[in-house]
Amino acid sequence: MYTSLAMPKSTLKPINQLLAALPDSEYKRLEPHLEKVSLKRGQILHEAYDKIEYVYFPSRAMISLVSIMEDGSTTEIGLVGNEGMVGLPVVLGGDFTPSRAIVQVEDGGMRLKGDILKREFLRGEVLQKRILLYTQAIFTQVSQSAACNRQHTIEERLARWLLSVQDCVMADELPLTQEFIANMLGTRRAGVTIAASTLQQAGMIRYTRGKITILNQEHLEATACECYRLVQNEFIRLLGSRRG
Amino acid sequence: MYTSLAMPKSTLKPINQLLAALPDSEYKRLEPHLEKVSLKRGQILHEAYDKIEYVYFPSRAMISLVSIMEDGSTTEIGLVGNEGMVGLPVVLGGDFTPSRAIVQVEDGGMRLKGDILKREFLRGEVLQKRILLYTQAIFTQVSQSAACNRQHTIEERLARWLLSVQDCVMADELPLTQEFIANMLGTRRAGVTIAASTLQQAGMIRYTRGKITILNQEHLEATACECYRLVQNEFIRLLGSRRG
DNA sequence: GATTCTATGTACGCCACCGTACTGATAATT
DNA sequence: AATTATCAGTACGGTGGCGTACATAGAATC
Repeated sequence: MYTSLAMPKSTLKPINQLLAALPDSEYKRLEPHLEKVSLKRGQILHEAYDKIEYVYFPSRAMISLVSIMEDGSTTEIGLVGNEGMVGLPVVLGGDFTPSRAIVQVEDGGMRLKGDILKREFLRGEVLQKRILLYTQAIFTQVSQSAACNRQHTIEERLARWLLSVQDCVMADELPLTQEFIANMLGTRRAGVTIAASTLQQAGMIRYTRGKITILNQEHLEATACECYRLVQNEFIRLLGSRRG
Repeated sequence: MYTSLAMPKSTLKPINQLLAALPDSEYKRLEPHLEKVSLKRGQILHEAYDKIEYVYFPSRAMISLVSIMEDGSTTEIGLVGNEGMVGLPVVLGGDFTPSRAIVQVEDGGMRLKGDILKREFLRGEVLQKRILLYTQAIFTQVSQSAACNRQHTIEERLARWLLSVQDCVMADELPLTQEFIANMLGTRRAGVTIAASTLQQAGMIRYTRGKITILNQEHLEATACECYRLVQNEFIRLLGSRRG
């Protein structure tokens, strides 16, 4: 069973942690502009090179940041859950970025016009501080993925990735097809089948047609590469909450 | 011959571009605290997990950000030249990071106490804006490397990497051994030998014992993967100057 | 209930790259 | 000049993962 360090599932308030960390005074300024949105699987929150109009704060959804090569092959470079936000280039100043943000596991969230967020960011208060810490956290995640992609096997990376998704959506049951996973790991679908069936035979996961259930988290952590723990620890250190 | 878009070699003022972009008023506040330093090959500017005391602004040196796995294998995740700085975690708020910053190509630069930089950053003026744009640029670089590491061959990545280093140090002659390069690309030294000798036979580079000379930049660009151009373009867009 | 779609299992040849190890060549040191 | 250290060339078996293709089995649709 999944248990989160920060918020056990039973008592979960599915609100975004960046927003939750704001003092009332700051939150009140944003509140009138926050829109509740439901994030649908496959929905593109921003396309590569398109100006980012809205930033998104997921509650329990999971969004992948994806790099797309000229030949159409895709690789996930980062992963956003309720600990973070989609649309950092708005505050960093680049307005857009060469990667795509796509909803992988659907659920709710909040969105906000980019310029509203930026205005609040420039006040230099808690929101700014939090977003910068989050920037470092996701920077570490992406960095580690770069190294991980060179050094580790599909099986290790699959285990790592499943744990990360689990942390993002705070559930043991993940609606994911092997095809989808292959696109994220940047490998063949057939390669995922092999790795997944190994994990299944070892009793770590169970799956059928687009539904993966994590059965043994500890075992899966032992199978995953060190990258999972490293990134996880940085998220805890920087944001005070669990995420991979 | 190497020619830079922003500053041709002949008229090169080897000053860091982040610093150069500051208005006088801001620069004057930093100036008393800036120390000229010479950066020696192999020098570690910050070790993984050690608090970052100083941030560095290279003039013509090249610094690698390196991820180190438990088994000791290394992979370069980012590359800093005179367009940027070493020590972003200082302004992002994490104080340290799990990666190492190591001087690969030696030359001069400036350094500054982290807290001085942070203080200036928090004023929210040009320095902040510039550093945030730089953050996005290097974020893109790291992201693309993550995808690149999965999708491209050693030969493509070697070509890409050599071009990036060339842009960083603004010279055609690069003091690099194959062993070093292997550590950066996260491959075997023998693998680099194969790729390098292919590039040499095609007349793109020439090398002997730790010295690589770029002979045909266009050809090398054609051999490199798309990642080089993509990252390059983002650096130009975001910072207004060339870098890969 | 029959059909169509979608997700997964599996197979086969292929190749890029690995791990390792040894050799030769060029510099640095004595 | 002799020795030592460093850097590059090469080889060889092994393998993880690729590209492709086809088969099967649940789910959805008619």
